[in-house]
Amino acid sequence: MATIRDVARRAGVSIATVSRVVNEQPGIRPETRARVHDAIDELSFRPNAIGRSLKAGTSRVLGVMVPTLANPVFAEAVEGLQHEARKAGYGVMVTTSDYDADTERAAVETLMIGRVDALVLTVRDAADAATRAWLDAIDRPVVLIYNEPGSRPTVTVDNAAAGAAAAEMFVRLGHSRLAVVAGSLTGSDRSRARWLGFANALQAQGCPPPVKVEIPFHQTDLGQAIADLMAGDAPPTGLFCSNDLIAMRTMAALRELGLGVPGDVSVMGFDGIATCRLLHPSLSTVSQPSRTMGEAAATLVLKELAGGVAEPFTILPHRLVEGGSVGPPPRAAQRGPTTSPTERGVPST
Amino acid sequence: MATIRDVARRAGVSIATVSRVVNEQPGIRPETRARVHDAIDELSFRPNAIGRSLKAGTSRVLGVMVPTLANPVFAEAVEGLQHEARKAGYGVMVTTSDYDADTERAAVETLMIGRVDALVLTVRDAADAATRAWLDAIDRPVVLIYNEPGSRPTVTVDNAAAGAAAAEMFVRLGHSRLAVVAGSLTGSDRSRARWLGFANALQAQGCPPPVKVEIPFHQTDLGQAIADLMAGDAPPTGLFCSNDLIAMRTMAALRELGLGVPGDVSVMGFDGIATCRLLHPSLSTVSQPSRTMGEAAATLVLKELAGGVAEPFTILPHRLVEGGSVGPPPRAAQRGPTTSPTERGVPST
DNA sequence: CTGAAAGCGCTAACAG
DNA sequence: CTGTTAGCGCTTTCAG
Repeated sequence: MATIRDVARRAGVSIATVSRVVNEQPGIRPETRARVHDAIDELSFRPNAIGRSLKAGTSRVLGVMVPTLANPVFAEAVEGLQHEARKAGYGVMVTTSDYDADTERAAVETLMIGRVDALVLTVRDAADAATRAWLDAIDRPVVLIYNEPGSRPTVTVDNAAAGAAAAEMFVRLGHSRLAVVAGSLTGSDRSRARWLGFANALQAQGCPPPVKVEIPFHQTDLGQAIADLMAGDAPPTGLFCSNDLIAMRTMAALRELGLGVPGDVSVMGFDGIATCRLLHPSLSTVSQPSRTMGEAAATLVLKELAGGVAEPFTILPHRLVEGGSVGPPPRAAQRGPTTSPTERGVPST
Repeated sequence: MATIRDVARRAGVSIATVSRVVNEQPGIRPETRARVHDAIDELSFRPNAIGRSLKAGTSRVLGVMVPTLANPVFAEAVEGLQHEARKAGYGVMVTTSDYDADTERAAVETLMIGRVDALVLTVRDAADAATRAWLDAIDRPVVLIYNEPGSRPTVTVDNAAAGAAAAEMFVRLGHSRLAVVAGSLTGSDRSRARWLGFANALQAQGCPPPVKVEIPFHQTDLGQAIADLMAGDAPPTGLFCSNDLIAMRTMAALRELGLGVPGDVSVMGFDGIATCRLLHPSLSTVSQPSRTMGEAAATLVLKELAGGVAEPFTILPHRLVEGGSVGPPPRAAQRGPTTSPTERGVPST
C-alpha cells in the first residue's frame, strides 16, 4: 500500500505538497498538482484514514448499538442512520446487545475503544441507575434512540401516548378485558412506558387493569403462554403486544388454539414493521417512523459533533395503523348493548 | 482523554512499561504493575486504538456491505457476522448498496479508505465484468456472501439446486404452468441462478418454460404486476418468487384480486426469513441459514486474516420448507387425472 | 526488570 | 508556491 511519501518521491515534491493536493487546498501550481495526481493514480494511493485520524483526533466513525438486527424495527433504523452518516462522510460501526445489560456495557466499551466519535444507542432501560452511570460517564456525544428521554439526547416516539392511543382504540370498540403481551415489561423502559400509558388510559375509562404476560427474549413459540392467557371463563378480548414480532407470533398462537382474530380476540402490535401489513388479517399496530428515527439520530449526533448543541429530545409522531386484526369484542363479552364501532364514531374529545 | 504518557507520569514509570502492562507482557515486577494499574484506574485510561492501529498496520475492523438491511435475510446475516467478529475482538463497519452497482463500488471504496482489514460483501452480480474488475483489485481478504461462487471465496447456498428443488416440488404436485416473480432477474447473480435451476428442472420434466415477472427494487405494491400476470385464460398455477419479501407481497396482491392461496394459485418464496412462518397460510420457501452464513463468512475472513488460506467456497445447505402456500393446482388446470399429492408420494428418483 | 528512542501515515505551523 | 519539521498515541527494538 502506497504512502504519502511514496507519492511525494514519485512526483518529485514534498509530502506536504501531496497532502495539500489530496485535501484540495488552494495555492498549488496546476502543473505540480497534475504531477501529484499522476503519481497518485500510478500508485493508486489512498490516504490512510488511520494516520489522518491520529493527527485529527477524530475517526469519522459513528458507533451504533441496538438490541438485535433480527427485529426489522432496529434494522430499518440502522439503515436510515447509515445512509445519513454516509452522506456526511462518516462510517458506522454496529453492535448488538441481545437485550442484555452486561453485553450493552461491554459492547459500548468496545465501540469506545474503537474510537468512534459519537454513539447512537438503544439501551434496555435508560432510567436504570447502573446504565445511567456509565451512560453519563461517556465523554463523547451520545444519542439514544427508542429509549425514553432521560439524561442524554433522545430520538423516540411518545410511548406513553401511543400506549394510551391503543387503549382508547380498544375501549372505543367496546373492549374492556384486555391483556398486555410484552417482551420484557420490567427491563425495557419503552415497554414500561407503553404499558403505563395503556393501563392509565384504561383506568381513566373505567376499565379493569390489564393482565400482563411476559415473554422471555428468544422465546419464539408463544403457544403455551397464550393458551394459558386465554384459558378461564373470562379471557381477554383484546391483546396489546409490545412489538410487532410478538404480535405476529401471538396471532399465530391464537390460530393454533382455534381462536379467530379479530372475531374472538383482537390483537394490536407496536412498531409498524413492513411485514405486518402483509398478514391476513393485517396487523393493527402503532407505527413508529423507524427509518426516519435513524436518520434523525444521525443528524442530531452529527450536528453535535460539528459543535452544535443537540436538542434534549426529538419526539417523532407515532401513527395508529388500523389493520384487520382489531375489531369489536365478541357479542358475549360486550358489556351492554353496542352498535358497530363505525356507527358509534370517535368521541369528540 | 488520558494517554499512555499521562499514565506513565502518574505511575512514575516510562511509557514502555505502561505499554507492557496494558498488553499483559511478562517481565514486570508485580509492584510496578500494580502502580501502573492504579494510575490506569485513576485516570480511567483506555489505550487509543488508532495509535495502536497505526503502529500495527491493522485496524481490527471488518467491513460489511449488503444490499439493504430492510430485508431481514441480510440483517440476520449481519447479526451473525457481528457476533462472530466480536468474539474475535473485531469491530464491524456496515454499509448498504441499495442493489445499485455504482453505490456498491463507492461504498466499498469508502470502507477501504476507512482501513477495514477485510471485507464481507454481497454484490449484485459477482460475475459482472466491471464488478469483477474492482473486486479482484482489492488488496485485502474479501469474502462474498449470498453471491454465486466466482473469483473470491464465497459463502452461499446452491441456488441452482434450490431453484430446481422448488420446480420439482411444483411438478410433483401437478403444476405445469408456472411463473417466476423476481426482484431483478437480470441484475442479480443469485436470482439468475435460481431462475436457471428452476427453468431447467421444469424443462427436464417436460413443462413449458415459466413466465418471468420482474419487480423493480423499491416497488412494494405488486398489485398491478400480479393482476397482469394472472389475467388471460391460462394463468400460472404456481409462482416462484425470488425472495420471501416479494412472495409475501405477492400473496397480499393475490388476496386483493380475490384469488385463493393455494386454492387458485400456489406461492413459493426464497430465504426463510422468520416472519414467513407467521403468515396464514404460512409461506412455503427455500430456506437459507442466514445467520450461520454470516457467522461462516466472519470465520472465513478471520481465518484468512490470521494467515490461513480460505476455502474457495462454502456451500451451506438450503432447506425446502413446506408451508401452506403451496398445494396442488386447481382441478381445472390439471392435465390428466391426478390424485392428491400425498397419495401420489415422491417419485423414487 | 525498565527506559530511551524510533517510527507507523498524516496534517499544519512555520520558513523560505 | 513549496519544503521542513513536529507530533498525534502507541509498540517495539535496543541498551542498560
